[in-house]
Amino acid sequence: MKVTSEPINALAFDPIAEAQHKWQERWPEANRMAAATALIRVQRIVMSSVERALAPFGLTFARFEALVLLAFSRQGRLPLGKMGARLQVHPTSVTNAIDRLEAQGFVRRTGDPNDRRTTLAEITQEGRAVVEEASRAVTGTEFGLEMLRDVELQELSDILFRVRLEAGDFRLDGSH
Amino acid sequence: MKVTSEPINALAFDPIAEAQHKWQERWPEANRMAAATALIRVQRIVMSSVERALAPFGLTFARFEALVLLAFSRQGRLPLGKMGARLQVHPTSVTNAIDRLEAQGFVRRTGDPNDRRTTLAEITQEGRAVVEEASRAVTGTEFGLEMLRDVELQELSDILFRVRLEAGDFRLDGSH
DNA sequence: CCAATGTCAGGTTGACTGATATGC
DNA sequence: CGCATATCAGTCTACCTGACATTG
Repeated sequence: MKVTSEPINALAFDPIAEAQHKWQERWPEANRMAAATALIRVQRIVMSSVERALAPFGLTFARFEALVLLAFSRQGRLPLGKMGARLQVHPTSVTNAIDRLEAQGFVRRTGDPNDRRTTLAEITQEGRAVVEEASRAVTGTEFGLEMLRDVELQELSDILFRVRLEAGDFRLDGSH
Repeated sequence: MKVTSEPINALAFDPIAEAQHKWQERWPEANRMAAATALIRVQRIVMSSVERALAPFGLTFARFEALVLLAFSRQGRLPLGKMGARLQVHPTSVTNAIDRLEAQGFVRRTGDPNDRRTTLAEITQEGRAVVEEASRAVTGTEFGLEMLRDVELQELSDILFRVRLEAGDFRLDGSH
C-alpha cells in the first residue's frame, strides 16, 4: 500500500477532534470513532516514514517484513504458508511478495523434502545484507514515532496488545 | 486499500513480542519497532471491521470518509482541494473518490462561481441517506475496538494526538 | 508570468476471489 | 477420498508521478 508521503497541508485545528464533535451530535460511539480514525492516520504516518526509508533498497514494508521474518528464523527459511500466518497476510500476497524478493535475489525458493506440497522461502546472502542495512535505515527514522517516550510507547503497546489479543490474532497458551 | 478480513490463523503466541525480542538482539529501538508494528496490525483490524460494514452500501472507507465530511459541512459541499487537505490524501485520490461517488449518485460536482478554478463536491439526497445508514452500520461494529473501555480509548487517543500533532498534521492555534 | 486547482494518463502495490495442480 | 499447499488469472482500490488546461 502506498501512502501519503509528506504533510500535504498543516491545518489550523485538529480535524479528528472536529469530526468527533459533529459525530457526537448524530451518532453514538464518537470516542471510538475518533480513536479509530486517529489510529488510521497514525498508521499512515508510520508507514510513510518506514517506506521512505526502505525505498532506496527497493523494498516495500510488506517485503521487508517477510525478509526480516526469514532473517530471524533459525534456518533462514520458512514455508510460505507459515509466513502468511505469522505476518497475517493473504496466501496470494505471500506468493506475490516472495516472487518479487526472488526476482531481486534476496530470497530463493526451495522444495521441502519432508512435505513436497510446501515451498520454502530461503533468505540469500544478498537478502541478509540488505535486511541489515534496511533495518538500520528504518530504525534511523524511529518509525515516525520519535515524539513518544518509553512510557508512552509502553502504554500504546499495551493497549494495542489487548486489541490484537481479543481480535483473535493469537492465543496466550504459555507455551512461549 | 483492501485488508485481511478474518483472523487467518490464531497463533499460539504473540508474533510481535517474538519479533521484538529478536530485533533487540541486533538493532536498537526494539520498543518503537514493536509499537509501530502493533499499530499497523491494529489499523488492519479496524479497517477490516469498518470496510466489512461498508461493503453492503457499495462504499469503501475512503469514500465513506469523504461522504461524512460533506455531510458534516455547513452547506453540504466543499472544494475538492479542501477535502484533500482535511482527509490528508493526495489530490488525485480525491478526484478518484468523487468520481466514484458521483457515479453512484451520492455526490454531484458543481462549479464555484467565485473561483472558477475550483470544483465543488455536493452531497445529494441519496448521499445523505446512505451516509446515515452506513454510519449506523459502522458504529455497530464498534470499529473493531469493542474490547477497549473509555479510559483506554482516551489514553490511546491522547498518545495518537501527540504523534499527529508533532508529525505536522495540524497546528494548535486556538482559533478553534 | 507565476501560482493554484483539478484532471488525465500511466504505473505500482497489496489484497481479494475463484480455479487449478500437486501431494499428504 | 477429503484436505492442505501454493500458484495463477483476473479484478479492484488507493496511491503516486508527471503532464496539462484553466483560471486568479
